[in-house]
Amino acid sequence: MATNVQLLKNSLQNEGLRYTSQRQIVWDEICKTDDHRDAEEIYFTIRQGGKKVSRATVYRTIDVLVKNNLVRKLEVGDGRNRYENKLDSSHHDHIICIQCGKINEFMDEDIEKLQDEIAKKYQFKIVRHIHQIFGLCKDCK
Amino acid sequence: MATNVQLLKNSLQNEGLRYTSQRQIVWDEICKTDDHRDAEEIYFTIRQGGKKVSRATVYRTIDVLVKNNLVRKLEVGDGRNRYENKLDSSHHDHIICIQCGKINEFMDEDIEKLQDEIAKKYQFKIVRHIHQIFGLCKDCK
DNA sequence: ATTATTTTTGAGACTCAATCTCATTAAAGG
DNA sequence: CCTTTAATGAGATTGAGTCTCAAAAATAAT
Repeated sequence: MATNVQLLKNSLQNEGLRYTSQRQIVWDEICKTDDHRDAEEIYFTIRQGGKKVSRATVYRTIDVLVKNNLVRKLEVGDGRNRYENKLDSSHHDHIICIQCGKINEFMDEDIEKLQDEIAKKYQFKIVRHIHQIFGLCKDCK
Repeated sequence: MATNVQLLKNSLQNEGLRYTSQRQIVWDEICKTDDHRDAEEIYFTIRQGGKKVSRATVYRTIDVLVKNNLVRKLEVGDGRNRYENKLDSSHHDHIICIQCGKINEFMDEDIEKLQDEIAKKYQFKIVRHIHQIFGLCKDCK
């Protein structure tokens, strides 16, 4: 947990922002699970835990964390963005069940390489990518 | 254009919906260009063309077209969904410039195959997928 | 430390794409 | 033509996310 404090402090310093208890509470909450939660879930879980952080601060803090690579933003296409901490997770993409909402993670070196080739072909410099497979998981099909 | 009428009629029949002039106007507008436009753009272009279709009908019609595979829905992550007709376009994915917004299309058989393998591994039945590469195009980097 | 300066916070107003409501209008089938 | 059923449109509503600004907290200066 000590490292979590440091990671946050570094990011804030990076941005010229101050270290505050509210920001730590948000970051701690995101670190608590490996789920893919939306901002509202994170906000309510914090409140239910008895801690008081405003909705605005939750959103603002998440933005900083995403920008500084501590949190991954996931756009599932239902209007609510999901977030997951990137603490010990290397890059991965997502395979999502359209029935039950379960999200699995995958990573394929070959796909990554092919992507690089495509970018080269179009003379793009890749900044990030989204690769999501939607379908029915084994329990739903 | 005659085929466009027929395609729409088929889709509507599929859904047990009636063929109306408003629905034809929306579908025609989407067929007019190969751009990736949002619903509001499509709506306003129709209005500027002097034709009267309500916003609600534009949204409702687009939903039907997407469901029936005449239109592809693109979620670029800025809160506005984009749409493009699938008239003569086979499946493709998108490489998007985060600076100027330009969208190129790409398609890679090998990536598609690797995707199938991943789905198999996780015992998913693929329904659709999103693969978007974000970066800087040659003019913006 | 104490005060002065600057940033952050929070409550709630606001935005904006998208959806919903429901009275009116139009289509389909006798 | 008339009845039934579906579609339309104007505007209200939703909901995720952002903005505002006075109050609170953190940092810097004295």
